[in-house]
Amino acid sequence: MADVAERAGVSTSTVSRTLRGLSTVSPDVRARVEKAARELNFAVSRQAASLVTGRTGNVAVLVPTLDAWFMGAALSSLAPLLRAAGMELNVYVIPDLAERTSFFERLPARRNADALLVFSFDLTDEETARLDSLGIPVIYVSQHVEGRPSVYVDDVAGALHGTRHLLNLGHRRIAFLATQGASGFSFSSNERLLGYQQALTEAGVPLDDDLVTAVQVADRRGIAEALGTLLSLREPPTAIFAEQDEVAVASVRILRRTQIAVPERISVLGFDDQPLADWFDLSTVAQSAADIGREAGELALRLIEDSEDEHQRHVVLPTHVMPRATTAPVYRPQGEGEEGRG
Amino acid sequence: MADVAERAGVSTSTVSRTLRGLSTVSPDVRARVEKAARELNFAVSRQAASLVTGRTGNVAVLVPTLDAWFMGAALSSLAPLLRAAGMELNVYVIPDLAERTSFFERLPARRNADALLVFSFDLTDEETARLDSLGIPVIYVSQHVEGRPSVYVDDVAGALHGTRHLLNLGHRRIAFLATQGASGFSFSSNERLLGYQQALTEAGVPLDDDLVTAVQVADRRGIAEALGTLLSLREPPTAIFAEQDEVAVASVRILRRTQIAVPERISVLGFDDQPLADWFDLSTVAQSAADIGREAGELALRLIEDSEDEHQRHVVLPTHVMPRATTAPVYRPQGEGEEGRG
DNA sequence: ATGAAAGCGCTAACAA
DNA sequence: TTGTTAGCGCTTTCAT
Repeated sequence: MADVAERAGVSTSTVSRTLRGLSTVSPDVRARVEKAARELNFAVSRQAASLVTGRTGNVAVLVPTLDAWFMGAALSSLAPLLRAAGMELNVYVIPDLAERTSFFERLPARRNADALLVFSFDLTDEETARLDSLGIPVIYVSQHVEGRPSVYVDDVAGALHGTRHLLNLGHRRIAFLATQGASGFSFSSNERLLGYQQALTEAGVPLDDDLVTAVQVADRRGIAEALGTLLSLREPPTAIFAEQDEVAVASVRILRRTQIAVPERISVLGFDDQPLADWFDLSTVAQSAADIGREAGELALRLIEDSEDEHQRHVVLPTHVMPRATTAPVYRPQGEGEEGRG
Repeated sequence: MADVAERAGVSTSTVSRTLRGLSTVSPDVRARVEKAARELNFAVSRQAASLVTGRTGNVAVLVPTLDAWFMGAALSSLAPLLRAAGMELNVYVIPDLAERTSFFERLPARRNADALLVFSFDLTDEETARLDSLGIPVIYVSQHVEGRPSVYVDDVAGALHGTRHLLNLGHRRIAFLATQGASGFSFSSNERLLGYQQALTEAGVPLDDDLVTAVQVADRRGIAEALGTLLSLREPPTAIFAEQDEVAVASVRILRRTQIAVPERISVLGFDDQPLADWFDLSTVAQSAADIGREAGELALRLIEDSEDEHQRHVVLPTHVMPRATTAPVYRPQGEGEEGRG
């Protein structure tokens, strides 16, 4: 910076003012400084600046992984937004328990970011409390944490509408495939189940525990077993509502492999509308990760500006039923017999 | 830090030494300092430290987007590696030309990172030169830039082996679907075409320009058109080698929709082995984004340690043919007639 | 509108 | 082994 100052024939204060775009610089001086800076390929050191301003210019993001569609989509929309605000994006990936423990123990984001966005974790109360001690705004994405700023979709309404779609197609035996993570059910999972139940109740269809099963996303064998159980019920389902697109697609593949036509014989509905759903022409309940990312980013920037800003700390985004090729009116056998059972 | 020093009854130098794990601290003092630091919830400010050490503790990554499988997988393996080395991961997303221009103009990574990993761009010479001026190691991932450290797979060999697989199945009319990005063909694209041609030549199969077409990844209509052209050739292909899994899967869907059985009638081979390939049981040439990410990260750390380290600046990773359900021996019509033409 | 000087929180000599 | 001191490169009063 001293070099630039010298070259432009001004003081470093003036260079600083110019480069930060303060209006208290005369046009000609500004021009000279900018020219000098360009010629010297000069860029302000954030480190040095942050030392005196107390702001780092970083926004940190905590994610379980980066190869889930949700993270990719959310961060892709978040990043340009931060960039436009002159912020850097810092990513912490916590793939396993060890990394997670270490993160919450050492809190590497401390003093190193102006805000933290926490993506899709089911945090314990202790962990949440620990994050409170960071001294910066913490925004929870895809989860509601009481009293803390959060951005998420209305999972209850999403599942409610999805289930209604199936009911409207004439289905009465509708199975629900919940997804169970390593650490049990997520908040979303519970909410989606709730929406499913609400829709059934509202339609006067009795709840049947046999129709609700839990599976793990990546466990294809487990999904097959779950389907097997459903298919061998006295009254098997005519429709399956999976809480996640991956499980829905896996189900479609398993059913079709067994020559059970989807959607003619059994309808399958997913939740998320990730790219995979489109590839498989899967009917699903869509949520927009891009919107979530954007809203979270904007909320973060707002809270950095004014952490006391109590205005709209919870952002709830809508979902949309996306009808595609795996849901259809309920199967009505032409003749008699057992045809009606999937 | 002063607080910690006071609480532990030592100087800030000692605190600094302790917290950096230097061995020149007596055990009891170390214990006292660590206790004080823990009690005060103290964390060293990287900003202040970097100001004096000249190192930022950041590794920057430049990516076109984050929702491509490759970035997700590569970064997911890269991140823990950096974390283990005490480095932060800084992500720059450059989705469009405007952001790209702005990035290379302002070079926000300047003075803000100790190394830069450039993912899958086809940079102009000017852009590369600009990055040289950053004054930090720049590692090119999934592309070879002459004289600069790079990590990539052997695309020529990959395509060569893939094509050989098809030749070994008896195919002689093998089409190649190249992928064209917004800015023309990528380096990989050219290399893969080359491997394809080498395999044919080595097998004595004449090259036929009619069998090589360019499409755009997301343009399903364009892919359908390309397939239409191939299917209406005098001698249509019996196998299609797509340079990217997405295009291969799109092709499979289009062919099957037209009742052209894959792989019985036409074989389809992809390249990448991204998750989508597994979902569609697509035969493909596998590359490991995770390995690439890891190698790139290790190379970066090595170059940060010693930027003069000339040792193995180019890392070339292998590919593997992954046979699944979309390649099969060439179709031999039983009787006479035109059956043989797809 | 501009400059001089102080100091942000840390590390790295150097001394002890 | 520990403490003292002098900056690192900026921003920010406070003068002018």
